[in-house]
Amino acid sequence: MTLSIGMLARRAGAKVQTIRYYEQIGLMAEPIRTYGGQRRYEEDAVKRLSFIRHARALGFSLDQIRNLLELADDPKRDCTAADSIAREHLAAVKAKIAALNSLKRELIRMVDCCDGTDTAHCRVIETLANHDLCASPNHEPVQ
Amino acid sequence: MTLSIGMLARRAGAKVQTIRYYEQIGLMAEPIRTYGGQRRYEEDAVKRLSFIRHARALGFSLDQIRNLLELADDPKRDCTAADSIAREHLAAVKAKIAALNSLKRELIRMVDCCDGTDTAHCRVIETLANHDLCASPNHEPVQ
DNA sequence: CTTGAACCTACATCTATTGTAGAAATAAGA
DNA sequence: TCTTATTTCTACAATAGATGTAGGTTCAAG
Repeated sequence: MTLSIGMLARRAGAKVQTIRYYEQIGLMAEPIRTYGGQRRYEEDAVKRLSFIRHARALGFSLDQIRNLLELADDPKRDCTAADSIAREHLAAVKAKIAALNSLKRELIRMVDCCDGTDTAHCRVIETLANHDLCASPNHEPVQ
Repeated sequence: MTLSIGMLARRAGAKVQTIRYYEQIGLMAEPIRTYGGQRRYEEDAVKRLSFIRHARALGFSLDQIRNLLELADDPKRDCTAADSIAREHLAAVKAKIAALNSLKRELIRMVDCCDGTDTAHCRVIETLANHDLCASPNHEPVQ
């Protein structure tokens, strides 16, 4: 039994358009079509799409996922390569957590000092207007 | 003394194109022009742009910044409004940290089990292929 | 055979920039 | 004043990772 794109979407937790998008960028193979031109998928497409969605949920980029899929497709899997992609991503995640934590501290500082009575001096706005806090130029915005 | 767009960029830590973009979307006012058509900025543009860049560095969206700027421009500042924007953002940051922390745990689990000798069973790939880990459909990818 | 849901393509939209091409303006030095 | 290097100008395209839309077709059930 084959699956329509909508059924595949439900099975793997993705939007229909997202599947077509993945096909377009070459992450999912072009499936067979009905005489009317509709896509029909085999069971293994569910696995592949689930893999992609899960990796996305873990924050891997589509490029990283493309690499992981190549490794997964390879019969003589190179575990160390997949491992290093995951490690690299782990390091990025750790760095992002650290950045967000210092961000959190600064936000708490902004928010804590404002008791709502002193409307003339708004801590939030003053903090953002304060040049010292972003003294170094060309800092990257933390997403 | 007025500033060229390049000097403003250097003073506030932004790219020239970014300034033109901010003007285009109405975050920065249109400055006066020379007879030749080049932009010339007053000193206060440095402050405003620094405010924006700093807020961006703290992860505020341009829409949030637009709101903060309106509040900052208002002579009778409503501190509580700015405060609630910052609090809202703080909550989002906290949520993102929590999501990244569980992500980190899962990545560590993936990576720790692979000692590099057992190449037949790649933990990383198997974890991603495992359906159970993302059982609920329509989960949002954590950015 | 009809009807409504799902599907098709192609294009636009979103965020927040960054990069490009090709032309014009400006500032500094000779 | 002339030249030249740097900067600036506009307009458009690209990035990631999808999502939304319009207008039309196909499919499956009754």
